[in-house]
Amino acid sequence: MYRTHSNGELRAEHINTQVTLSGWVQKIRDKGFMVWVDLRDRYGITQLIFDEERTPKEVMDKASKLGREFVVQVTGQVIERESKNPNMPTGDVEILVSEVTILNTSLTPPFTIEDKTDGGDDLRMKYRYLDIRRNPVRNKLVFRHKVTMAVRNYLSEKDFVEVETPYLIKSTPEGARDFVVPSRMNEGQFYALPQSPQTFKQLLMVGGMDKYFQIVKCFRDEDLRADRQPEFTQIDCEMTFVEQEDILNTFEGLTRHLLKEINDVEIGDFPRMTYDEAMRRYGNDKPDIRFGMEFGELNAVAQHKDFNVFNSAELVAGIAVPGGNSYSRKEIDKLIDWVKRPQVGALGMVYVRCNDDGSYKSSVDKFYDQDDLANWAEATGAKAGDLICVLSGEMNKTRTQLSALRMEMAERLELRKADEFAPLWVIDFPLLEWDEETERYHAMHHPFTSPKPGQMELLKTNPGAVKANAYDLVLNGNEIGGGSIRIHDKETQSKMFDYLGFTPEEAKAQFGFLMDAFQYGAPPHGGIAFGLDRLVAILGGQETIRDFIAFPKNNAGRDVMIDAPAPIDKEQLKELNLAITLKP
RNA sequence: GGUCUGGUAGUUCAGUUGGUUAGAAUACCUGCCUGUCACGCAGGGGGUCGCGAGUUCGAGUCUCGUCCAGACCGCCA
Repeated sequence: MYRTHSNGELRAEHINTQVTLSGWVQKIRDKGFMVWVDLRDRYGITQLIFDEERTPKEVMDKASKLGREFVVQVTGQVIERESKNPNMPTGDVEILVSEVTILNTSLTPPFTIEDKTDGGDDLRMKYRYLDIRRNPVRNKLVFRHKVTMAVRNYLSEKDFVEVETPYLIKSTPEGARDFVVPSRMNEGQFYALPQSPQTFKQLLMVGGMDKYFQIVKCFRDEDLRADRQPEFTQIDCEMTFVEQEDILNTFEGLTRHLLKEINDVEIGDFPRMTYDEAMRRYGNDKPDIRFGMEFGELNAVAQHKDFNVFNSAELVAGIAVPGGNSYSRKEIDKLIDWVKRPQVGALGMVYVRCNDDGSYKSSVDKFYDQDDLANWAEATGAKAGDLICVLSGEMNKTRTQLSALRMEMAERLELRKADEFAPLWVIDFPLLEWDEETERYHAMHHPFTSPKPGQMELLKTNPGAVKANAYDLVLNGNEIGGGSIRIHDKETQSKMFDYLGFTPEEAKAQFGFLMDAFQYGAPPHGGIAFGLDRLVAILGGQETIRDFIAFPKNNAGRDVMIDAPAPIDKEQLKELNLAITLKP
């Protein structure tokens, strides 16, 4: 038997009992006459003691040969510490070791296995198995487990059934790039890994499963971000005989349950906001509503005053940065540089200082008097001591830029508090989105999303104005879930493919199976999918998902530990009947 | 595809205007230490300054290229 107890459970009441413990050597404190060794496992740390006077010499000798991260098994007596350590749960006791077995040795680890490690990200990823020994990383994985268990229990309780769907499916040109897998038995043909189990879950609804969920890996061959991995996990859900309201209520329930169970936060009805409103007030379809700085539209009060930059702009909008009047001229200039960076792309920024005496000082005093600026302050909700930052230009671009500035200022002012949770439903998304590149509309959500009732006609006259039965759940400025009520009849689906530029032949080739299924009594249905990695990270108070994934990929989509992707063997290529020709 | 930041000891970093033998902390090794727990003290080993060119009497430092890492934009139905 390797152990009678874990390294986290021994207390004063165990004193005088004989125990066997196994674990890793965390730290050795060798005073010569006495050697203390911290023994670590997942559950905690227990201090071992080797003492000249009380420990057999051969055991003492073995103790002096131990090194960091050696795996050892010890047997000994639990004794009361002469000097207790109130900072650790096992701090009242220690083990007077009578027997020690080195189960395995270890090289000196390349970084310290401590809560605050000296290792950089790159190194930690390369030696991820060592990183996982550290409390912060292991705790995040345990945290993730807790969340997934809570999800499974809640949904199962509500009659949802977890059904697995295939990973080897068919590539479609719509949406993200597919990861593809060559088929040996079907020469020259490829499977694609699913970007989501979308069509399968719809077919499960046609199959009468009624309520489905799956915690499932999805794959997208797109560039990575701090909150984006090429393989990621979704909580994928679908329900039959539901309207948008039913979905919203069900999954608001799930989210509320998680916030209570995991974070002990009680939240009432989630606020709802239309897409149009979110764009107008925050310039963003996933606004962080934990703080203010809402947009003030200034067209009415800032145009037709000889300031040509504003007069020619589609939108003039500003935000009031709390306490921003304390910024020096130099700091404001740096802020202007910040919005002019290519990542933001503004051409400039107009600012108004709101002085404590109620007067205003702006960068455009030549064109605007105090009354004008007072109107700006009213429109942006600025108070004395604030700084109004104003951007202008084409509507969508200006909104995006001002939103980036709003988020940046919130970060700088530390208004984005990790332990504060503000969920928000964003509803009434547009069905279609204009794509500059291909010069046609494509589905904003996906081509199976149903338009709002009675809007099919509008598709012909003003496609961009058609609203969809689509919704996103936003938490603290992050999209954690999104879904829609689906199309469930063949005719509407065919029309939709037609509007999206599919020929009937293409539609049949790619989604014929779905339209066939719709001819056999497909029920009304809809669903939602949550990004589990992101959800877990946000509940855990972070926006970087990497530490909540046991073995994540780096910025370039590489697994630096196993060194993947990698070329494959000639034999493998031959079996697949493939030849690789790389572009020069 | 693009923008920005970084790459110096096992590790995390400092390194002034281009100038002698490239430093600190930590980790590691040795010795000492009668209650340590971020133990302490003394000593020691450890460097292709990412890589390649160039400028220069002289490059960790300047220039160009390249590789790697991270953040962001594009992209993510």
